[in-house]
Amino acid sequence: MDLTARTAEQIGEALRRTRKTRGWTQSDISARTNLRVATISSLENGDAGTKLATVLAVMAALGLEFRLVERGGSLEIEDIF
Amino acid sequence: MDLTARTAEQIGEALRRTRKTRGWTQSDISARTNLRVATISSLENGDAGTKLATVLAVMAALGLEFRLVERGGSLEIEDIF
DNA sequence: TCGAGTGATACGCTATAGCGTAAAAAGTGA
DNA sequence: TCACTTTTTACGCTATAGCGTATCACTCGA
Repeated sequence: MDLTARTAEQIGEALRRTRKTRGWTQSDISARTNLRVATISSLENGDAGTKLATVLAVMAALGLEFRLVERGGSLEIEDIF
Repeated sequence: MDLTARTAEQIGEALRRTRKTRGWTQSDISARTNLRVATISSLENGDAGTKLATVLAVMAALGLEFRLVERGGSLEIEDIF
């Protein structure tokens, strides 16, 4: 399960997959974030117009955080030690 | 240089640090993204209202991508092999 | 000393996010 | 098939992002 994302579509897909993994519904996320189900839906469907605050709220609800890495950066040996 | 972020402030800081590392100005990013310097400034200063599209454009200009990871997930041994 | 580069901030404008509310559409299990 | 859950979409509304343009503070080298 690779959760690398460069686009809103990829972020949305990653969030949806993580949510499913947790066995949660959009309604569950809605309850934890005070965002509407419609907003969660929009985000998961890759709306790039979504506010950063919204993305971060859903991330927090899912227990996720961002890591900013070099593009195409498949685990370099220098990154380990 | 840890680029982990849970908040808009942390994302802004990570983007600014990366930009400085590249030796670029906000104007350089502006030219590469067609976003105004004011918008870049706002993002780097942690405005959570920033649109996802804006964040992604700056990320792309910096050659960065997101990785969505478990919170507090400090490099686990299973992640390496 | 001072002009150039950098970054922060402001004003008026248009486009749109997210809201409440609602309903339709799609998925799921008996 | 049918009822229930989940997700998507719509409408009217308010708040605000990002735009063009411009100004202002700060830093720094000539």
